[in-house]
Amino acid sequence: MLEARLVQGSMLRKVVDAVKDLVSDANIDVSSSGFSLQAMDTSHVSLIAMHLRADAFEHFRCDRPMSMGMSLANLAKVLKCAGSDDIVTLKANDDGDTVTFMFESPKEDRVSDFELKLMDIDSEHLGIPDTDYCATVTMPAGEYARICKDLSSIGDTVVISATKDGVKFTTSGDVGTANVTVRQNTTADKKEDQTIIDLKEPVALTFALRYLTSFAKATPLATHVTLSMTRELPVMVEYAIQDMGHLRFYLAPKIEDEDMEGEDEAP
Amino acid sequence: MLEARLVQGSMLRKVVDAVKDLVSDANIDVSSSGFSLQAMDTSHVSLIAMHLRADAFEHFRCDRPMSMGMSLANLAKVLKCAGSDDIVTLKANDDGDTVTFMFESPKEDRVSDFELKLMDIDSEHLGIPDTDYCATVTMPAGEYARICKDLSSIGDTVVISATKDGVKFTTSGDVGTANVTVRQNTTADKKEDQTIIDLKEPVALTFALRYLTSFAKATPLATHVTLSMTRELPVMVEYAIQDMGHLRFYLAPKIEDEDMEGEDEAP
DNA sequence: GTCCTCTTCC
DNA sequence: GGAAGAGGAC
Repeated sequence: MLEARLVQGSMLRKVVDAVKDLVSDANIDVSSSGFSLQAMDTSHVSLIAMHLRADAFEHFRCDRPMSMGMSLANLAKVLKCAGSDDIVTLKANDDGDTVTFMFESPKEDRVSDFELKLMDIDSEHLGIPDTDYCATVTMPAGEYARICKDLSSIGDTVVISATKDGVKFTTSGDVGTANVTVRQNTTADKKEDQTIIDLKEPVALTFALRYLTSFAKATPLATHVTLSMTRELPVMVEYAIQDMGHLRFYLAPKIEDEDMEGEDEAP
Repeated sequence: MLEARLVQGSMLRKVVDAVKDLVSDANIDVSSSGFSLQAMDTSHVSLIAMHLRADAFEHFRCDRPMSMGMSLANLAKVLKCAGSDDIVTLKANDDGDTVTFMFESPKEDRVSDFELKLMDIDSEHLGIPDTDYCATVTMPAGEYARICKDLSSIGDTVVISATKDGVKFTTSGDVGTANVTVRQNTTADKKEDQTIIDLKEPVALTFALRYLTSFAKATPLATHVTLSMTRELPVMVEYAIQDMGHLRFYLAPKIEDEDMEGEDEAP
């Protein structure tokens, strides 16, 4: 038996919107600790890991762990039917093959419920090793999204290099080359404008821009994004969901030796 | 050696956006007097002449005249990467085959640079004769753009006739006919709303609306547009760029005798 | 693929 | 509050 009530229901919609272009079907796992989703994207290049803590919910009850396989496109359709201020309640039976979403308008004058069919999905539960990252950059999510979008109009890949002074994004293509440097800034008036760089050692990694721009769909979820990098290991792009959990993306860097347009290594 | 720093960097973007649909590639000429661009549109019907004075720049240095051939589509891509408040600096070496654009955010916490490849373009440097125009109409740029857009949904050509009382725009098509008359108004409270007609003798000329609507992409550059006309000569459509220079378009009138759908004479 | 709406940024 | 870009619908 699962029952979870979330006042800030629009959160769910943003999470699903951020992920549905990368993964078409996924298992959403529920346990007493909350909701989580872990999946490779459809082209098996990047990895998505989402967690919403049980305590983020107004009411949360999950008698025993369950895994609910869903079409994320369908899930997105259902969540789109919720008003932006609606309170969302999820319900599922332990052995059912459906999950029910209930939407209540804040004024309580409208209640809708949607029953979504579940499906069996082979889950490849990849353990994500806890890494000690060499460089962690926290910057305004919107600014980061803008940079990814701008650079993707110039080139296909980006080199992200973190030094103590700042983080530099570099790309090149037919048009020419482009560099964007964002300086560390821990003293901005508004906390939203701050950029913080936590560096053990400088690192420079190359990534496919199309995945980074896709990850950036999560921008509405958070004011800041955190890029955590270590040489030759996947970058972790994290959007912290205010007091609730996180949405993390992992993408392996392109290794310079094998860049014969052979494209896209899995993490 | 070229180095030019422009605080109001968004200006450049507006100029390029206004022109890029008419000319795909163009030479941008730089000399100690500033930047200029002169080109026929792709279909060789209209002529574009832009000038930005050296004194419009915060810092301007151009050791010897140079001509930089660019894809305006690529230039537009690069300029789109500038924030709307960014300070723009251009740099080029005398014999280089690239030009570098540097964008600095006002708070100086983000710096980007874009290197754009230059190309060889045959320039047909047409002298534009200084004409004594019979009629000069200065009117709000937005109002003029609206008229062009509205009329182009009715017909393909417009007759612009200037008399001492006002300027009349006439078109007709399958739908019917349309006339828009704008009266001289030199006493409007706001200077932006004024329309001034300077007339030596009345004149009425016929133009292809598709070019006029295309020219009107320059509207964001200026509060007013000036139409200068003389019988049987090209109209000059001028957007004065505040304290900086101008963007002028020239379009030959359709001559009534030969209007057997023979379309589009060059100026 | 195009149009229209919605959101976001100015 | 308006315009431009992104996303959704037909």
